[in-house]
Amino acid sequence: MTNTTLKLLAQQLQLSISTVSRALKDHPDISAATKAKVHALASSMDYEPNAYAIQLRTQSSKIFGVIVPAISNLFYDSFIAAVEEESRKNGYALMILQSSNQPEIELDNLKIFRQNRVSGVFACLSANAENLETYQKMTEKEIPVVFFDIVPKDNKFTKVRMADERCAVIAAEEIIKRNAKKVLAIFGDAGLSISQKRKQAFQNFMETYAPKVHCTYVNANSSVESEELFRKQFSKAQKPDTVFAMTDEVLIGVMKAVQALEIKVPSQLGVIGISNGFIPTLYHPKISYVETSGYELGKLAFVQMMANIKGGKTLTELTVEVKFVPGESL
Amino acid sequence: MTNTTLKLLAQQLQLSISTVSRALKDHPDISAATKAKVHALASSMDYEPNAYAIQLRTQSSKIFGVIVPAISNLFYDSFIAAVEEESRKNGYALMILQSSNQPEIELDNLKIFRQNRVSGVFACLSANAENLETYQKMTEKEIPVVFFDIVPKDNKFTKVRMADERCAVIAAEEIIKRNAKKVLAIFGDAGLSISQKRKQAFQNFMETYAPKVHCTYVNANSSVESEELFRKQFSKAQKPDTVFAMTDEVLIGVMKAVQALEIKVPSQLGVIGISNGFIPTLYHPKISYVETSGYELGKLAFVQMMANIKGGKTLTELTVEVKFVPGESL
DNA sequence: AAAAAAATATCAAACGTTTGCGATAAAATT
DNA sequence: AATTTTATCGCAAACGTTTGATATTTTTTT
Repeated sequence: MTNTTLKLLAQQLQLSISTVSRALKDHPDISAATKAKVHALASSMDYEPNAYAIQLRTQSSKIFGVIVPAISNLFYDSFIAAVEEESRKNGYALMILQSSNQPEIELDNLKIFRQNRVSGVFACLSANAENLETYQKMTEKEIPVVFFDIVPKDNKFTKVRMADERCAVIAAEEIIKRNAKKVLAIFGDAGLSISQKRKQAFQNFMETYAPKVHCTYVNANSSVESEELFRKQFSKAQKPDTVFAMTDEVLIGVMKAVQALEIKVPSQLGVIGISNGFIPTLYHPKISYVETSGYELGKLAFVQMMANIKGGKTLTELTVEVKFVPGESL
Repeated sequence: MTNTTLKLLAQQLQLSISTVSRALKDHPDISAATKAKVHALASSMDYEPNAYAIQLRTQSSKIFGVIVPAISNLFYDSFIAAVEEESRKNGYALMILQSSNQPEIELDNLKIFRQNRVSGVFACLSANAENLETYQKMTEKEIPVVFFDIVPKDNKFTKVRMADERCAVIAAEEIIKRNAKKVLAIFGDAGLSISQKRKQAFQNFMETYAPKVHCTYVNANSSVESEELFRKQFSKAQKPDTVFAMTDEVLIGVMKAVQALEIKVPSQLGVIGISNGFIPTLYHPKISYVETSGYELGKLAFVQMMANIKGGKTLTELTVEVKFVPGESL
């Protein structure tokens, strides 16, 4: 079953292809009568314009590429959901690829995007990738790139991210408010700049505003690691009275230990995390957390993308605001 | 900055476009010397074949469309992850759209897929949509459709889904093994056929093989509802000694109550669920569950898609096997 | 040394659109 | 009635690639 084309419609109607094309897009040159006929036949023959031919001719596709480390992730999937929503409203579709945090796959994915001449790319850098030349080349070829979440330091790119430092600071504020004496702060992968930033900010704030509070800083790459770290710290004579979990991953590990050791929250231990909100509300009592919304980030990223497409260059780094969501764990 | 094309390469090398094209794809007609020259220039000029031109010429895109109710979902995102992995291995990219469970959006998405002449569509029906004619038309136009998870009853389509009845039966078996006396079985949305099937199978099995076990069957649409239902049942004189949660959603609600009421698992209460495995392992002790892997389903769906593409028609309904994953909750 | 075979490269059409420009006919103006 | 305007429509090129058919050169065979 061959697809209906303009040519086919033109033949049936004894019109030229150009007339049919113009009729379908309400061009003023075409008479109302002709338009009506064309539209009628087009819909009865299920005409669907061939996006590829259009792109070839117009040199512009209505597709955005998205690269995430993993789709299957509480943060990224809400980011994607937001971008997808906005895209659809604006007539764009999404091509989503996951890098699995592997730089080579990331490059492969970028190639696919280029070959499909996407109108723009939303990119989250894979962990240790420093393949920025490729992105550089893309922007030179007028393919706007909006980095999100894990972004390059280089400020010749457009970036959106969570207000990472603010997250940490807000958490620190809350911890101080509750009169914590001994804090265990567990951060994510030490290699990630996001971990470094949050740690930096947290530590600074604590040292400045609550110098007498004893803080222990550690990094965990997985929930398993975070559980072990927590158990070790909690087995010491001087147990922490408050734990700060930088990611859901970390929080999950901590809470496994908390449940296993039957630690009472918040009486025995205060808990606070940074999260988009799903994991913290799974527990009883609900864990207090600083909210970082992938959804909001997605919306912001889309705005930046459109600005880039419309108005040429807009190289800025925007952050989305975060807020404290009180649970009963602190 | 204009893109490198075959024409450009041909001009530079004083060769014809066809020669360049053939050289790049290792056609035997072209001499090794020429091939070398062409490859060299192509890579130095960052030549990237234009996917749109190729698709226009060859009438086949290397893109699959995927429709899910929501990307942001523990089950679907692992499904997507699997399909994406396989697709990339086979040189395909994915276009992912979410229907938000709204039939009109689902139709819009299908239109986008058709206009982009995708090679195939992976579709999960939105809840109450019965717009099957559209899918029918697509298959007639040789666009294979593989339905997954929420599939039409009609058996003129290709479908893959979890072995829903088996899930319920396996759970029932385990429950009987542990000598449960009073079981509370909480199922999902009563409107969904998947809930009905699982309930049916569970109930049948229990009544046949353990008629003396007292079972209570209820439905919950959300984790909040499931928590309330559980609390109500557990406040009765005759408390259930075992609870079966048909979905993660349900399990989450139950576990909130369990934590709040400080119920000891498994001594006071046995818990078993159906899940892809993420949620059950969040708790201590780990919840035993019957594993339904979106990931496995994705792999299977992909196999079916390829079979459809290669071998013409393959209209079957396949199910992916499920297995019991013991935790310490039963 | 002529004919046949093999190796290598080119020609040209096609895929389905869009769009500037030119053509024709009807209507309006002088 | 001759001229200009306006309303409709068609022509043809272009986007970048693939591919069957054909042309040219080189090598092999007789």
